[in-house]
Amino acid sequence: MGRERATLADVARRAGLSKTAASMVLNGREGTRLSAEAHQRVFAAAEELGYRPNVAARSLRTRKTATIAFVSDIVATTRFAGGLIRGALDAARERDHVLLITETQGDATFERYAIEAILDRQVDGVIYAAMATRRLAVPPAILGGSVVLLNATSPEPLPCVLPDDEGAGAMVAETLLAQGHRDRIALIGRNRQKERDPEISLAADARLRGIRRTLAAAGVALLTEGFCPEWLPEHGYAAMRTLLDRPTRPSAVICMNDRLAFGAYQALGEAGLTIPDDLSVISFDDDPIAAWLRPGLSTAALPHEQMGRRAVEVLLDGGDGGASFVPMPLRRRRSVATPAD
Amino acid sequence: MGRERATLADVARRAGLSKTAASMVLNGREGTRLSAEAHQRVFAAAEELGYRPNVAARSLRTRKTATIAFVSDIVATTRFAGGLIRGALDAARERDHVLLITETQGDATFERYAIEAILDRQVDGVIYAAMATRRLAVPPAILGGSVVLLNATSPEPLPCVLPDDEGAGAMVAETLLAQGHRDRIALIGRNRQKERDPEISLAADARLRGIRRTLAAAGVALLTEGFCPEWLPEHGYAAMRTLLDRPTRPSAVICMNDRLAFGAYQALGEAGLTIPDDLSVISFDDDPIAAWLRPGLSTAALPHEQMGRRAVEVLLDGGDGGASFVPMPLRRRRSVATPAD
DNA sequence: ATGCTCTGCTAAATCAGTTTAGCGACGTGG
DNA sequence: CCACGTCGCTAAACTGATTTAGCAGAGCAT
Repeated sequence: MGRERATLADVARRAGLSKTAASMVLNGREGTRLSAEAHQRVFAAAEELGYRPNVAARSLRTRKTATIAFVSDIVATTRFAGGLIRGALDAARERDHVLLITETQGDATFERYAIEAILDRQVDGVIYAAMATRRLAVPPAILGGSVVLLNATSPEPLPCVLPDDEGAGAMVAETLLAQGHRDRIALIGRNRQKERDPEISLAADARLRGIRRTLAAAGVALLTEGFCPEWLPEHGYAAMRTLLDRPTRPSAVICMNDRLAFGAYQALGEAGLTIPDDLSVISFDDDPIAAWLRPGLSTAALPHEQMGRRAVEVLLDGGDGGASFVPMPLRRRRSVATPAD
Repeated sequence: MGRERATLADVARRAGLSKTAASMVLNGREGTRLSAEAHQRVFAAAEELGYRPNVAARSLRTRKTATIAFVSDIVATTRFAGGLIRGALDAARERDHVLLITETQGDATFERYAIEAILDRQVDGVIYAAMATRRLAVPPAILGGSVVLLNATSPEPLPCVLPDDEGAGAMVAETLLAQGHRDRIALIGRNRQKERDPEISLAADARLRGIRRTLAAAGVALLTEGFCPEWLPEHGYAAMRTLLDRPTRPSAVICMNDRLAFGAYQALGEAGLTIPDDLSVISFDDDPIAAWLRPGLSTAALPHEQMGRRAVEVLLDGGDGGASFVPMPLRRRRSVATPAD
């Protein structure tokens, strides 16, 4: 690849200076007493030869590789991962860094492999990402360097980047209140396991807290809460059907994520009910399907790209060491309206 | 990170041998005349010190980095990318390699940046991937090394990995024929641009060819073909509505991808028609929604993971230099049945 | 005893940078 | 005239591996 790359020695020779001089000029070292003319000559030579430093040689000496490891449990394969990676990629590029991606798949052997690969390559930092917002254990081996948790927290006091799920819950509830919904707001997607075990999910509890806090402040209580074993369409479908069997039909339904909402749409469609005229639906995530549904689903978007970006910023520019919450913007579409009656 | 890593010199010292000896033993060099005892001592020392070679130092000398660059136009951010990356990641791990990910976003400046980052790091090979199966131009700068195109072809004679869209088209058509559909098979998703310009899509034309060839062989012609400006749900919805306005209602509809099929489902739902009793639907891609739809959508799956894997295999193990077509397996769900009348 | 080959191993060069230590020329103040 | 500091620059060490060239000693034939 690139058969005859010019080396620093080539540049120095052409500039009629030593490697030392060339190195210092190209690295923009302060306090060196090289003449303006020497600077000129080095820059010119580098330019003419199309010189680019060899990263391996440099990092051998400096122990810096301009490389960030992006380690995820399984995130790189999910469609949720795209934005995370893209944001990280963008921010990394802006800081002249590059991303090394590995995946542990939640497997100890793979994790060990990933860690070794990372250590062997002396990356400048590690972004440890989780697919679902949750708490996880960071392998001690990488604690020697700088680590930022993405979409995750850990028992260790590491900087982390999280979506502001609680704020999103509040905003979702407020949106319904603002439209005039009050005593007939239902919820789909309660799940004890997710709410209780932070190793499984942090989002469930946070979203719920935001919703409850906001409704309570307005003196409103949830009409009913549907439990779901998972947050998948089929469970949203089932929960919605149960909901419709009750004597009081809700005026609005909050779904804990878009996949549940998709299932709810299916159930409503079968029941011959129209969204948002008969019933408003609002949700979380901004999965691609949210925009594809008819009518479009209003939902609090997981700011994946922002989060990926933030993680790199915290890693490279230094964060305050605490948690960094990224706001979840509400995507207003047509699934929420003022109740008819 | 890993503050005091043992170096080769440490291992050599502990084994009471020279660095040369240690290096040769650890690299399993043939033809060296080092005693069995020397081998033992080196292995033991390396083990005891937890020795791992420094990749930067090694690649400075050998010009090998055990790193593959995964360059994509925009693929890393799409949910289609997940599988591609995952497959590549797995195959790379099996061969003790690691993946460096960059994205060009179709932007010339970003592309230049990506190429430079890659060249600077002396990666062992490049996987150049596209989000949509298409033809693209590979930047000449990387043609010096080994390159494999993933989900793409190029004017240069480079090895490439592609999904077998034509085979998938044939299988889809065969599936309908096998269920007894004949003269009332409709198609949604014709698109002149996609079919004609290989820089936009290779899939459209290939799928169509497969469908036509198979139907023709059975002496069947398509009932009607719906054109769509894009392959998005709204267009599938519109096309399906048009289809239902025609005098003869089709017994089955082939959609060029799952998003169109999703739109078609929506139109059918509104029209009060039941899948598959009133009408069968079959499609391509195996987007996650295909499994979430009610009934589940039968579709020819894009074998992303296999493709990513194959790309690494071709790159590292050497391919035959030609195109490598990965079969698209049919996911049989409930959207296809024998026509009622 | 000499020359030769084979065995088992090592010194030193090399990769391409960064960094430390310091050199010679010049100016200046005492 | 000498000591000292500053300027402008460089030689050489160093990073941690691989690789080339070759050395000392043993065994064997002549």
